[in-house]
Amino acid sequence: MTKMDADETTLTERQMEVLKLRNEGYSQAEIAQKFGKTKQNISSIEKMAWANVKKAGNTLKFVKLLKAPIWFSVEENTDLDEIVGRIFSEADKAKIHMTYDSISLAMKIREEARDKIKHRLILKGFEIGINKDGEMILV
Amino acid sequence: MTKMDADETTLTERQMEVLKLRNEGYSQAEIAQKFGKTKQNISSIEKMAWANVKKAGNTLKFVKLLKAPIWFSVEENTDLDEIVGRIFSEADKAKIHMTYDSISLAMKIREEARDKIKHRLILKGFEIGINKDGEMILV
DNA sequence: TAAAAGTAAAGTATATCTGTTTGACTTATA
DNA sequence: TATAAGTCAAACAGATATACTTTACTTTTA
Repeated sequence: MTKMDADETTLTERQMEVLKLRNEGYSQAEIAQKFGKTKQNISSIEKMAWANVKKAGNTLKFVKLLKAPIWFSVEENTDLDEIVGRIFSEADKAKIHMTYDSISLAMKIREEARDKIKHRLILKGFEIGINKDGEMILV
Repeated sequence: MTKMDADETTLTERQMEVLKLRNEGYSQAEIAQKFGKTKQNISSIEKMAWANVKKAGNTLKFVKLLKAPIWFSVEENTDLDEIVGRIFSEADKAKIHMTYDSISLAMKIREEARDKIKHRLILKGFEIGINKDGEMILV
């Protein structure tokens, strides 16, 4: 139940509060009434909040990208095993030691690209980066 | 090599630039000279940048936490299998269907708590949340 | 299809953040 | 142990973000 303070995040107190109440099922109008504000105001705060969440995700991606010297695209209809093979060979070429075995890698890919994979087949292309530290980044 | 624009992240153009150059091996003083600024300035920008990165991470955690009705602590010296068992039983109790099998869960825990686990043993306690959607959150 | 719920856009006062300097201090490194 | 590299703190102008309103429009749902 670890609390999160607004000043430790990229959200404001208000934004966190609105997200919380929305999550509990309140309508924007209800929250507005509770605070004595207009519903449009709550709508706008909620929108800003999600925009900030998206930016936060991109920030973390940027930091990971920073350290990724290897980068390649995965096309549609590729098989998962093929990707894993490619990762190891690319890492090898660059003398990077992957910190995952092939099973973990396959799992990680499936997990992070859930919406783009069905069974072991890629439905929608994406990009993969490899860190100096042998970490994989999926974008 | 996907570029990331400053306005899509919680970092400013300057902050991203400094992080990039630092990553390429430049000293703060060198970057300062390049921009015609003081080294303290670069130090401060770098510091702000990392603070923002940290906040971005907390923001994502907050969002995950939002949807986690189940929450429990993992004590030192617990075995990994014990944790996995606990997760399934807690999820069961709350009638949540976990979207991972026990092997994937164990791997995910090991991966996300790398610094707190050795072999299959917990060295440093942490907390685990479970989503409505059967996702696991580690804090 | 009518009511409820939510979004868009434009404007604005105020709050917060950013980049910047200077001076003093700490930490690493050859 | 000198020198280079980096950090801390206080101060401040300017830029950006936030919460808010109003009017008008769209989407969802019973």
